[in-house]
Amino acid sequence: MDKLVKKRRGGPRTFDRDQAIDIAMRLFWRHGYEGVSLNDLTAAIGIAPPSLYAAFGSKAGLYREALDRYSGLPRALSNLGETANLYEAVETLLDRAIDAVTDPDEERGCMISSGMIQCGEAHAALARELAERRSMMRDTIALKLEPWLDRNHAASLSRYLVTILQGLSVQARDGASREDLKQIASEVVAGVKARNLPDYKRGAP
Amino acid sequence: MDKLVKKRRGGPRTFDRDQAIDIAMRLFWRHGYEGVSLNDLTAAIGIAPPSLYAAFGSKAGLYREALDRYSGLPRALSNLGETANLYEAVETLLDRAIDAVTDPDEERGCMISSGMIQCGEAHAALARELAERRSMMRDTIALKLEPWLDRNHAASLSRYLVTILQGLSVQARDGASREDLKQIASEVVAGVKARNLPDYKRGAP
DNA sequence: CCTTATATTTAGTGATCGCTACAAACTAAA
DNA sequence: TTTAGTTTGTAGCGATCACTAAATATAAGG
Repeated sequence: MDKLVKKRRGGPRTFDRDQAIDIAMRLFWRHGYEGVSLNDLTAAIGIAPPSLYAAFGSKAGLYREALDRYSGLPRALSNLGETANLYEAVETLLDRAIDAVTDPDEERGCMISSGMIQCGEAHAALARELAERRSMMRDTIALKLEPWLDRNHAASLSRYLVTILQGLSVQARDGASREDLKQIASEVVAGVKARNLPDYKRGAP
Repeated sequence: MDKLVKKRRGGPRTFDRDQAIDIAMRLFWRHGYEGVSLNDLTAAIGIAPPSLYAAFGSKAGLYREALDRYSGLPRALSNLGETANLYEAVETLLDRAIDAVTDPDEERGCMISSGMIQCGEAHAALARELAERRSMMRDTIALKLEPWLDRNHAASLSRYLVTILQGLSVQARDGASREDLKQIASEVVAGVKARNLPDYKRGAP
């Protein structure tokens, strides 16, 4: 009884930094920045606080690295350039987004779209960084649309589409099924199709 | 010096309960549930913690009353029954929502749409209540659409519209201007109009 | 006047927050 | 083998968290 396991206390790093970021990412993704405590993080990763601080500097530092990791995931905004026309691009964007926010093997919703929407005064700067990342999402989408639309139309449609994406993330977190979200996407695509938007590279079908 | 102001310590209630809810509502609206501490609340209202607990039971209790107060505000979902057709209904809904989430005299965004999207495990039950309120928003919108659409189409379109509303709230919190949001709304309305939805009460124009 | 009831303040409670000083324990270089 | 340099766990920092026991002050009822 009470045979204490002697834990090692020195030498080279014993925990996997990448794996630690992955664990932190999923915690922050699900519970938000304020919803995860340092105790949650160290317990889930399996290290003591000083190890975390040596590796990441602060809770906010780890959060930023988790965001970067999340952004690098193969999700909605990657591989959209292969579509044949505007409607396919929109459809593909939404389909991938829906698959992403309802992936049964991952947390629901989007860490960027639904991250730090509200937070205490003390973390206002961090919240602004999140808003900046959302703004970059919009720019990325606009760029994907420019093969088929002039700059103004692309900007306008991309603002509309990120709004959809942010709403889809909320819906997913609230428990909407993949089919529910596909129905929303079909509403969007039907609207875009019906409008017959000016398409200066290929004529709209 | 140090002539302490003697504060009254008994007798009938001295603070305005309604006004306290108003103050709490704005704090929660801006910073979220986890972003507001009891110290923030008591300091802003101007009372000591026991007074708050006597009046509202708990932080969560005050939050719920703040949500009820918010829901009673004359915002997006009221007075939509006066429109002449489906497109006007959608247009009015979006216009009111945009006015609401960008009101310069109030906090930005929607307290329901953007409330408790992420939170710690400890407040999961409260978060579920918020999700339930968002679900009720969808039902309310569906009801407003049923004069012009059959039940299935109304359900589908309302799900699409709450998604837009939730996205608009994020956009507003991120600093989007009223004109930015009007542009999004025009994308939505253009799509709905162009689709010529089955309208079994009045023919689509 | 005195009693009762209630609302208030002070002054905390134990728990947890993000974070860190420190020394033990390890490797690698001298 | 010694030394230098890291990384680790322990232990605990001061601050803040949501919340409350107890005492005090007021108003209403008799």
